[in-house]
Amino acid sequence: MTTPQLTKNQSLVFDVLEKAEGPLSAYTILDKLRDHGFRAPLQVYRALEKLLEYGVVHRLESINSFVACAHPGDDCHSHGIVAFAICESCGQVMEFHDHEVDHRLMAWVRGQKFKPEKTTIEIRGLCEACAA
Amino acid sequence: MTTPQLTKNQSLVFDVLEKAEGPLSAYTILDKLRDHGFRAPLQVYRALEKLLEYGVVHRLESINSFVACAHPGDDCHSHGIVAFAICESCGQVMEFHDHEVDHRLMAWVRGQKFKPEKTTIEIRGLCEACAA
DNA sequence: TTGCAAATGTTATGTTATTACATCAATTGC
DNA sequence: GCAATTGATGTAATAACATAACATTTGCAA
Ligand SMILES: [Zn+2]
Ligand SMILES: [Zn+2]
Ligand SMILES: [Zn+2]
Ligand SMILES: [Zn+2]
Repeated sequence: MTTPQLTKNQSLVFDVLEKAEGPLSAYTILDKLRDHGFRAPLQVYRALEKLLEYGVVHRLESINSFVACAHPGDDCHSHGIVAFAICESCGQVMEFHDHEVDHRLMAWVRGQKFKPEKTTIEIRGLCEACAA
Repeated sequence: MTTPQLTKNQSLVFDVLEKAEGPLSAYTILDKLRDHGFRAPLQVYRALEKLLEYGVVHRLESINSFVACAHPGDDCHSHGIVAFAICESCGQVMEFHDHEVDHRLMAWVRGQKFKPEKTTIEIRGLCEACAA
């Protein structure tokens, strides 16, 4: 997926996510953009929809939040399934990829004749600093 | 985790999930139990909390729904990380386990000194029947 | 029987996401 | 130029998901 020029709202939302320490909820993004004229959730959700489509932002299903892709310049769609380790204490997120995991999961679904569209792998726990 | 005797509300919620074709949202469960005296979301959420703790029900993070464990008598906690294939057309869910996937993910987090608590693997797509 | 812990009931509220409709801006074809 | 189309935006209302706070009941054990 090639990323087209972002629109004004898309840029604003993306910038907020890039500068953030960790994942943000849509409503947190909204609050951060009130000064820039954002008034309604839909302004955020519509921008996020496109950013997700372009692959520059990921949605963390288990915490209803969004995070900028940790591999700028790379194409997350091309390096297979993306996995996340999410610290439940400080919110830090690590994004990684493992071809063997992809392969095993895809082999399993192929055996079931299941046609995968979108895969979520999220590990919640404590990062090194917070576990200490 | 050994499963204690279920309370009245826990039994009602569990029965609804067991008899269901696929995953149900908390509010869908609530509606199905109005005839049995359920009036408020908390009655469902509190029962679900215990059922999840006992490992007899799973939460599907990507669709905000709950499903009875597909391996009755087995202990999902003992056979490692649970994965789900969820049909976005008919709602059918397949639950499976893959030790190699567990192993790779746990090896990765160990390398980061990340302490995992709960892992989610959910593959959305189309089941064989719906993909045809 | 008294005290405690767990479960339940009830109301209100907080959080996340979408529907519906109007308006605006850029592009295209004539 | 100018209508027609398309994509983006603005706004209000509502739907869907989840929890806080507090009162009451139940089962059980000291
Ligand atoms: Zn990425
Ligand atoms: Zn941390
Ligand atoms: Zn299970
Ligand atoms: Zn299906």
